[in-house]
Amino acid sequence: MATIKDLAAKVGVSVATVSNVLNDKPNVGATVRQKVLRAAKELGYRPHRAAQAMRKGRTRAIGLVLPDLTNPFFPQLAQAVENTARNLGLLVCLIDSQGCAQGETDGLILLSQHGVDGIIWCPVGPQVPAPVRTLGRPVVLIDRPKPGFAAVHSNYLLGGQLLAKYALQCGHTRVGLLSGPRNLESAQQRRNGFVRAFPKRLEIAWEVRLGFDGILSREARDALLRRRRATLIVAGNDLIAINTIHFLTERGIAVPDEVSVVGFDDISWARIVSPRLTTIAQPLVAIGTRAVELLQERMAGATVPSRATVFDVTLVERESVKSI
Amino acid sequence: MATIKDLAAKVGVSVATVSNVLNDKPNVGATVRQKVLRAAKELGYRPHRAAQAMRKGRTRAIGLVLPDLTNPFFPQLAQAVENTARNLGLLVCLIDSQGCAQGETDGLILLSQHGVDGIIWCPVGPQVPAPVRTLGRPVVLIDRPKPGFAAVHSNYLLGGQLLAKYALQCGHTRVGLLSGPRNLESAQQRRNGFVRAFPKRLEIAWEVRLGFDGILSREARDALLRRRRATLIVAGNDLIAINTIHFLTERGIAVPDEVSVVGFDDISWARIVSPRLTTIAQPLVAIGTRAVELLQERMAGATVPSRATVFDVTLVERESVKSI
DNA sequence: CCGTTCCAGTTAAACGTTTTTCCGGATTAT
DNA sequence: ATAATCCGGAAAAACGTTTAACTGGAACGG
Repeated sequence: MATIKDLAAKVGVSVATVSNVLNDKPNVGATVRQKVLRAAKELGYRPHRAAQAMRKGRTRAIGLVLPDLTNPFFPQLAQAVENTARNLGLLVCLIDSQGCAQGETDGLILLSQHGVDGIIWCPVGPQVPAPVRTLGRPVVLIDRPKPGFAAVHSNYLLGGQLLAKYALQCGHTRVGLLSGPRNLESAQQRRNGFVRAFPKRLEIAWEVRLGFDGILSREARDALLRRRRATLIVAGNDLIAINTIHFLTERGIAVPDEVSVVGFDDISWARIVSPRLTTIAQPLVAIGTRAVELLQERMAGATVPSRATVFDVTLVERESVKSI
Repeated sequence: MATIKDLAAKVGVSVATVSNVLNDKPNVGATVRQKVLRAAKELGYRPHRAAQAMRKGRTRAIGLVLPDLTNPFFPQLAQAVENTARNLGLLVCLIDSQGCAQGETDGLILLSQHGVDGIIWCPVGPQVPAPVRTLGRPVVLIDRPKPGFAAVHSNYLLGGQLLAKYALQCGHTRVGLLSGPRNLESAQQRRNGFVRAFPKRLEIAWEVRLGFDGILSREARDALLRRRRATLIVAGNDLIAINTIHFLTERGIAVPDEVSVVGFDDISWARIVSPRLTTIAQPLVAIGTRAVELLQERMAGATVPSRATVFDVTLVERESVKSI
């Protein structure tokens, strides 16, 4: 572990000069500059990040706080975030809150202690934990917007509308809703986009709220069995949709012959269940990448008024919906 | 951001004393100790990790280097690792090498620069990148052992044997192999466990090597179509198995009626494909947890001769295998 | 020729901790 | 009573950087 002092000694110059060379400061001559650079190469010098962090107050690390890695939606996001971050020389520190607010808070504290330069955060709920406020570093929300924060996410409203339009195209006019949690903006907008697109023509037979983890509550199962003449089930996300298909199939109700199902997210599983799931695809990689870029802009000081951060979504037509 | 100096000023004592209190050093009186502790609570003092890192040479952060988060096997591992690490006050820095050796090396360099205290690593290939050698910090391999490293993983040999036994029980005597990469010990042992369990009674009709990402090569697809009287396909992991089922179904070959398929890993998808996949389950949470514990022991200085780190696996019987 | 500016570099302070050394007074041992 | 020990705490150095302030000489303008 060569230090800046070693370099200085080797070249026969002061540490300040070495530092200036390494940071491309102008006040150093060409020949000395070359020498220092060469010595650095030879000794395989790498700056000590902790020391830099202490002096500069910046760590070149960012936090990534996700609610649940076992939801296949998030690993894709995480991968995109990590890769673009790494290309920018940023280290990604991961927190998986397991959907638990306490875990989320603990994770945020840990990140704050380590002095990450910024945080990309997908909150588990509507409340804003104290550490976020006291952090003093930029925060960019991902996938789940929240008033007062910069955010990068999909156009959920559009997604809901696309689904509504498609439903009507396929002749479905009476639907059941397995919506996501009421306190999540992302769930709310999907739902509202759908419900309010054609209020006259699309009738909501029933609605049950579920968590995004896809676990079907007793109420949801009852609703699915009763169905009340609904011909299409609109799930809050793919996990819910897939569990729904499972449940229905298990109970001998054929999908899509007896009832159709649509999801939201286009997670990779959507392609491998049978029937394959018709759903709304989000540009996950673009979202992850953009979140990092946005965060970096803010870290660099720009208080840019959150630029375009809403991505369009597309309908992916597969076999879980039947025209009637 | 209250500093130790603020505490000292508030209590009217030297910074050294504050530090001693905070680190449970003995040479400080009870009353002063109380005062300091109370002040710390009031000011919401949290130690500046970068400063500690600089002084102590330890960062309380660990690296987690994975080959591919989109393989559903790894998120579960990552979740387990992150959670146990956080409970120990350790921050997890994530690298997703995307199965690419260069990315892996870059990631390791990044981690090393940040001075992580140790690394949990699932290598993409058999080679050992330079940063690992020069790191000077403990490394624990996870899921993919490698000679000369501490490792935590499943008993792949046992898994292979269980599958072989099960195959015979179900009356399969002629099988096709879609094994994982030859240069991965974990793939090799699964395969050998199977092949060598009952060399007389189990006949290997053909074998094709694939990557663990599950993408079926032309050779694999040809083999699957030809089949050469194999009644059971033994896949190197669940991803391969699931893609195989897909491919076969698509080509009008019924699973398990015309040919049976088994996988390895019991990823969550195994439960949601149809037919549901018969496979070998690994105790993922235990593996992740143990890896962190083992790493921590080594970080604490113990050069313990890698304690028991091989976990037993179990057969999960579902519907992708038919008895004949 | 002298004062100013500029250049190339040095010194030293600072970031927030931990740790080693030191110190004065009280207690104990002789 | 004197010396040795112990105790609670303080002072200061150190970790590896960056940066503000400084310096000595060369170049330059008047």
